[in-house]
Amino acid sequence: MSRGQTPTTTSYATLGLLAVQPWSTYELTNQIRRSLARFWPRAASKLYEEPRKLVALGYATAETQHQGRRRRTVYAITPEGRRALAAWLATTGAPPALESEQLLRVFLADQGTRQDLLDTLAATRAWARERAVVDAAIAREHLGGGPFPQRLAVNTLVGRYLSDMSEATERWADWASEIVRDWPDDLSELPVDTDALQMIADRDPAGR
Amino acid sequence: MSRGQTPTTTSYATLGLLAVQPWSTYELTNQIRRSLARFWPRAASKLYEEPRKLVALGYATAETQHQGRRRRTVYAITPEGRRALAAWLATTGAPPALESEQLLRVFLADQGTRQDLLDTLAATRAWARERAVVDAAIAREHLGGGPFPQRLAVNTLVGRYLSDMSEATERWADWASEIVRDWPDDLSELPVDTDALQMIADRDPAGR
DNA sequence: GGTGACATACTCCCATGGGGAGTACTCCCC
DNA sequence: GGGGAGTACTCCCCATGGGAGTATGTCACC
Repeated sequence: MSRGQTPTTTSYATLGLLAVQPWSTYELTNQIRRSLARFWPRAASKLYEEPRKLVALGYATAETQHQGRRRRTVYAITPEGRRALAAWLATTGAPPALESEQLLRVFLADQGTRQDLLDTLAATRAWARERAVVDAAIAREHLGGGPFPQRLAVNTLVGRYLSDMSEATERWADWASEIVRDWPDDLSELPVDTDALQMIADRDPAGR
Repeated sequence: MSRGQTPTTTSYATLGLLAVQPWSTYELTNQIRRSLARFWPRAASKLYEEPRKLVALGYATAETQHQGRRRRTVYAITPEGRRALAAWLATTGAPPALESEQLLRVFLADQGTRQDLLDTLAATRAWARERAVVDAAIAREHLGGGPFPQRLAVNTLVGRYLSDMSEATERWADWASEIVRDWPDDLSELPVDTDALQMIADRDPAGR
C-alpha cells in the first residue's frame, strides 16, 4: 500500500460506488444511506474520510470544483483503484451478521410482561412492513427504468435478499404473536412449541 | 442512575442473563458467545466490564470466591436490577440491522468476474447451511430436555427466527447462483430478472 | 509424579468507528 | 428579500472492537 492506512471494507464500498461514476462526498454519503446502508451501515462522519484515504492510496483522484464561494470535491476512480476493487471482489469476506435489540428483548421476555413482548413483536412487524413498502417502491421505480440500467441485475439480486429477509421477519412476527397471545400472564411456566423445535431440528436431516 | 455511567443495551443483555442465575464473568462471556452473540454480537473484552457497571448501578452484587490462589467473581442480580430490567423490557428498541460484507460484494459484483460472484454466493450458502446444522443440534438438545426449561419457550421463538433467517439465506443463495450461472462472462450487460422485481413490488399491494 | 493440553479467569491497551454538534453557503419559492 | 430545504462539509468525544498478555486450576496419560 502506497503509505499509511490499509483500505477497510468501507473503503472498498466507497470505491465500488466510484466505479459507477464520479461523485462528490455529499452525493456519496447519500448514495450509501439510500442503498448500501441496508447491509453495510456506517456513520456518515466516517464516510467523509474514506475518499481521502482512497486518494492517499492512489485508488481515486480528487477534483475541487467551485460554485460561487462554496467548494466541493468530486472523486473519481483510477485504473489502479479498479484493479484493487477487482482483487477485493475475488476474496470472500465475513458472513452476514445480525444485530437486533428487539430480538434481544424477545430472548429476555420471560423477565417482563406478556404485553411487553407483544409490543416488541408488533414493532418488529411494523418495521418489516415498512421495509417491504420501501423496497416495493424501489422495485417499481426500477421496473419503469432507473438511472443505472447496467447495475439493475445485481441490484435485483441484493433487493431480493433484503425483501426475503423482511418478508421472513414479517411472517415470523405474525407467527410469534399468535403463539404469545395464548400464553398465560405468568411467564415463568410457558407451554413449549415442540413443533417449532422439531422443524429447526429437521433442517439438518443428517443430525442423528 | 446511581452515579457515573448509564446502562447500555449490552448492560441489559448482561443483566438479563444474571436474571436467570448468578454467573462468573467467564461463564457470562461463554453464555453470550453461545447464544446472544447471534443477534447481539459484542467483543468479549467489553463483556468483562459490564458486570462491574451493573454493580456500580446497584443492579448486581459481586461475590469474590477462591479456588486455591485463583480468584473468581460471581455476580448476582439485585431486586433493583430486576426492576430496571423489567422497565427496559417495556421499551421497544432499535429494529434489526444486517451487516454483510458478502452482500456488499454481490452489490458491487459487476466490477469483478462472474466466478467471484459465484464464489461469494457459495460462501454465503455454506455459512447458512452451517448455521442450520448448529441450530438443529441445539434444537435437538432442547427436545431432549435442556438446562433451563423455564426459558425454553422464549428460546424457541428466538431460535425459530434465526432458523428462518438462515433458511431464507440458503434459499436465496441457491436462487441467485442459478441466475448468475446463466449470465455471460461480460458483466457489463446483464439480463434483468423482471419477475423478481415484480415480486418485490407486489409485497406492497397498495403501491399504486 | 511429571508434563502438556485445555479450561478458567481475567487485565490492558490501541486504533477504529459511532454519532452528534456545528458551520456555512446556495437555490428556490413565496 | 426572507425563510427553508438542500448541499457540503469539519470536528471531536467517547464507546467499542479486537487482539495480546498473564496466570492458575484440572485432568489425562505416560
